[in-house]
Amino acid sequence: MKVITWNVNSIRLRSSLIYRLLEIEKPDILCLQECKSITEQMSLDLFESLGYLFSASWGQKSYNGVAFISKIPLEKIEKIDFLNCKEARHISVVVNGITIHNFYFPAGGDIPDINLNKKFRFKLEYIREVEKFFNLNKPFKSILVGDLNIAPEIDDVWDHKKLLNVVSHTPDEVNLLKEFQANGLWVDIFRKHNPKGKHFSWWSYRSRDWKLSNRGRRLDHIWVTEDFKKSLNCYILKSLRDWERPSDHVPVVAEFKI
DNA sequence: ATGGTAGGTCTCCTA
Repeated sequence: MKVITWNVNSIRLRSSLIYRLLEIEKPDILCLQECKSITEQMSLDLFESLGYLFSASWGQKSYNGVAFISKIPLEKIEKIDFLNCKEARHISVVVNGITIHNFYFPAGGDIPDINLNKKFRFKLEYIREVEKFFNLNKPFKSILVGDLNIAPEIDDVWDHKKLLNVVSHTPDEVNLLKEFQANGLWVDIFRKHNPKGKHFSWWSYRSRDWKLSNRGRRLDHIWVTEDFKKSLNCYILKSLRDWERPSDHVPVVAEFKI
């Protein structure tokens, strides 16, 4: 089973890129974030000709929004409104007996101080709430994917020291994410398969030449529960950052033996 | 030390 996660940054603007990605990579299921659209305007039926007959989404106007596009029937579709924030940041399904949680974690604004920046406070509270949920509902045979908006390791950012005080790589967020990961017995399978080296899934639009400056971060993740040790490979599709009108994020792929 | 770009629209807010 091949799973891809991708923050598309507008599903409507990127529908032709999604089509190309499905054509080339042929995942069984594609997990999208930042769709920035209500469900009614997502046109998830555009991909039926490629065999993607099943979809599920939690849309929202302008902001957030998560979706699945799948060749496999989707069971037990659930959307959880963590913190009752009314923001479309989570959707989960069961495919082939495996639960897939698809998340778009809050970005957290610019200032990494909960007293000065309510968006940063919200980000930390959101992660705590997700952690609580999985403490009460112990995950098993599960995959967690999405844009977690945190680059936890030194090699997940272009310059660890320069980014220590930049939201997405601050010790507050990183420690919280690692605590959540450990509590849920989640394994970061990208790092399992690629333990060394700098690897990024996001490069800012605000760069003259994203590849030359290479100021990236690894914000997009694929985790699995420890009982589900079936991953064969996990890799980042960096070349999509050079497609026409790209998202600022590129897809992350995982292959499983099931 | 600063500003840079993109998307959706609430022509400003978010990333």
